[in-house]
Amino acid sequence: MANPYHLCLETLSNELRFRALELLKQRPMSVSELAQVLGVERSRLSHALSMLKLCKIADTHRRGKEIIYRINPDAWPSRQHTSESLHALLDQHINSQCGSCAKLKPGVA
Amino acid sequence: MANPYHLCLETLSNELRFRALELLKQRPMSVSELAQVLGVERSRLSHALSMLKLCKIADTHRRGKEIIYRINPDAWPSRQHTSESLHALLDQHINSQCGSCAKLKPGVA
DNA sequence: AATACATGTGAAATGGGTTTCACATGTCTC
DNA sequence: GAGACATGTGAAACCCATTTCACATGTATT
Repeated sequence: MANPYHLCLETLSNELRFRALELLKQRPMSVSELAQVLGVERSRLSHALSMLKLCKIADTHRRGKEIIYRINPDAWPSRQHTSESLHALLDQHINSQCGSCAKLKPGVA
Repeated sequence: MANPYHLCLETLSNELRFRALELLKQRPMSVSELAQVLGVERSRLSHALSMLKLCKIADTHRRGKEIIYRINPDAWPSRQHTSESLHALLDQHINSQCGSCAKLKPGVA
């Protein structure tokens, strides 16, 4: 971990973690619910979520037996900061620059 | 490559590519110059730069025997878009959220 | 308190990205 | 055009993140 950006960027560069983040942008969800929607094993998801939490991108609280994950409301990818969010930034770059990039398959996400 | 963000994020999540980008933010540089400043092998750097180019984050042009890399002026991390750049966004998040994160060693970058 | 349910954790196994190495390509000078 | 210089490329070797698996932890129910 050689620079402070590395952890955040590495966290977001993973497909599963990114997809989980996309879901959490819509609403808070339990691990079981996330696992079901994403179609992945609980343990695998657990590891993924722990990195989102480590980066302070996600938050948790307990509700009975379940643990609810949500986007940290103070984190930049949240809906409250849409105009300057990471997603908006990436969208802008990709739409303007990467339309014909062979490695990017549009429509999948 | 399962979503359009993946390539950009993965590119930036790599230490060497990120450091090269940091240098290019200051001014355009040849591969040799970058290799010297970064203290890495040419071939290794070449692979790193090719990804920055693939993502349209960097640009190249030839000057005699050398090839000059620069930040694509239309890409979001450029100085022209500082106020909404990726770096600004990461800075904001890290400074406000990750001050005490053990995995982040501040001061290294 | 025993059982079932929900999630976390550690380490081994796996998989994929990074680095290295040898060589290819392109440019300039003599 | 031959040699030197600057960079790109492909594949093998290497390295590290991800996945898997077995088990630990914590909560609710009866």
